[in-house]
Amino acid sequence: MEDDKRNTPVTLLDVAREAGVSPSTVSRILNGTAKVSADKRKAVETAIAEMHFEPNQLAQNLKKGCSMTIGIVVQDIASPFFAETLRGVDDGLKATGYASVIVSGHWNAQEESERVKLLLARKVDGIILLSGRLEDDAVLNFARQRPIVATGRALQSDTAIGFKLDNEYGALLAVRHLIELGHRRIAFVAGPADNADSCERFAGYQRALAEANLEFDPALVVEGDLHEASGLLAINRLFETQQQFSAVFAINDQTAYGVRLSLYRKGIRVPDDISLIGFDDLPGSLYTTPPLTTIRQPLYDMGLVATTALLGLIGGKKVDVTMPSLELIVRETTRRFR
Amino acid sequence: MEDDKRNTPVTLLDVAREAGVSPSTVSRILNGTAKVSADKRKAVETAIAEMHFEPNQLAQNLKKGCSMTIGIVVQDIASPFFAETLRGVDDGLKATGYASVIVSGHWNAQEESERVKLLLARKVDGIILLSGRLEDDAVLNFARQRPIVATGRALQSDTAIGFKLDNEYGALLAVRHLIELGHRRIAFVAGPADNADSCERFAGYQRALAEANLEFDPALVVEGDLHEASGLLAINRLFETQQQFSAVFAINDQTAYGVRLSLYRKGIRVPDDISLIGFDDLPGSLYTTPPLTTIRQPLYDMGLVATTALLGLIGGKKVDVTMPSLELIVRETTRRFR
DNA sequence: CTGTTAGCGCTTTCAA
DNA sequence: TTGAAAGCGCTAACAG
Repeated sequence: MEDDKRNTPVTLLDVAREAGVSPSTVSRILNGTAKVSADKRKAVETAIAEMHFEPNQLAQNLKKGCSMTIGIVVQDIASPFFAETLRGVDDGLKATGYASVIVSGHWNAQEESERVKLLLARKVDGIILLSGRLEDDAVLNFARQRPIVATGRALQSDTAIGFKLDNEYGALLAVRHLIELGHRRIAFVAGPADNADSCERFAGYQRALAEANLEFDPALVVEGDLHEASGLLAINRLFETQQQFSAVFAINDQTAYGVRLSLYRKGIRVPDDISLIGFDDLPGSLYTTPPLTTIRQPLYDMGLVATTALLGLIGGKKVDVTMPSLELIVRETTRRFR
Repeated sequence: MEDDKRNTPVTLLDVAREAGVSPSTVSRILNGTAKVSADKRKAVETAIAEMHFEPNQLAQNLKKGCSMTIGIVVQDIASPFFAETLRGVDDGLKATGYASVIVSGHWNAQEESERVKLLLARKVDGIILLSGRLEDDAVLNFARQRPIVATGRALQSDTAIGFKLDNEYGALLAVRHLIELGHRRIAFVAGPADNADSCERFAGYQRALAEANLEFDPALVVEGDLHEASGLLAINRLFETQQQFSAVFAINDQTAYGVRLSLYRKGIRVPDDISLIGFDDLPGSLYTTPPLTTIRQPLYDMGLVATTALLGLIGGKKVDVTMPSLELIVRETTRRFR
């Protein structure tokens, strides 16, 4: 291992000089843009190796007008929900030469908008918007500067693609499952009232009840914030107000974890006394005690597909996305009533 | 909301022309580099606003020789362990103008090295290396190109800082806790044999036993891979070989989750029959059933402190890092023996 | 096949 | 205070 010299940034020009050729020749070899005679090529290559030359991407980018970087907007950098999707993005970018800069909108349209502008100012070549809060129009507007693919919204233009999963259907699957098991009084721990996903899942919940001719009891739905603590609080509330129920459908897995803990605290067994179902199928749901029955969202695939789609848009290709749909994963937190 | 015009990237020159000043003047206003008369300033500012001008960062970067970007190397983009640290990084970068590009080394020194080179080629202004696999020398070498701060290793030079927590001490705390509760046969689910953290924690485990004059029984330690599944497998193995034990110390929380599930499957109660302690204190450990007793690593702070330190190095300041130390968090998976 | 010549969009001396 | 001019390091016509 030879040590490099100091902070002497060696440039393409240095290499050209060293190899006794013109800069263009070096560039051509670097990019494979044109044929170069064997001897010059060899001279250049040894020069590059000896001088430890690395082309300056900043300069390349400026010249080419693209940055080989895509921007990812998440809402919470530490949430397992986004983490799983990011893994898909990461794999989608593998060996493409693209890197990603990840920023967080923190579930706030205002902040999200600024992040997007930041990414645009950095000249990212495209943007992936995960569960954004922005208005569709705002997204479309941004998309005129750089291609955007977004999850959780239906969108389709030359430079923007959005796809969303059928939340209502997912919730329907979940609640149907509970009903088929004989449950009649099913609590629903919702998300924030202004959350579109939550509203759609609520609709699914209601539809499933209606299908089965079960009465909808508003007292059985309590609003949470999509996090564990709110699941715990929600169940506590239900008990305080003396509601009767034999099953709970949680808006997402994280909420379900909180529900689970609340039940544990009260000495209520899952699934023996109460059945519990979540939504998302986070990796951790395989290892709750007992493992959580849930609705699987193809998180990883969403990341992967979004990335492929974005790369397509960037390349000016037509792309259409197909996404695996939601499915019920029956594990061990649900069982027949009584 | 006015719509922007097409894809007409408006440049600083356009603004200058529009405002009837020289490009330098516009630049000066943008950067506050020098005083500009009020009228010209106003002219430029209105031009900027009207034309929706956004300076091209690529060009700025090339000129200034820095990219206002830092690189973060993690080992697994989707792991809750890194997620929590990334949150600290994110907060540390807030309002600094820096963005971060996150890449994954996938626990592989080779890949990690390439990622770092990639970041360097992209001219990041500094690098944060989380739980890297690289040799210290390699890190130091890279650090001559750009400042680096690394976790999980002790390092100190002009351009590199590393800090590590005292794994042995943490493990000591964990096992002591178990011993104080009266446990005598304590199983240890380790990490890979070549994992430094794991070895150090193993040392702490042994030290705690020695302190208490307890015999070390190699049959009670089984190797895992730091993930949930291996915790489950490890316990199964222990039962297959008919080991007797009343407590288990898991190398990390994720492993502990697997242990917990294995125990659940066998109808063994935690903590009534067997006590369980983890290491890390992941956010999810608050919501396992029951909540997990563990050794708290200041994950978030590590990210925050690393970022502050790196920004210091980049600014050429002297920085010294102080990190909160490990602490025992007693929750509900440990209890007195018998 | 190869070198010369212009820039990419911005910043920054250097003079005025 | 302001403008002209010279690049940052690289690529891409355009000739030859």
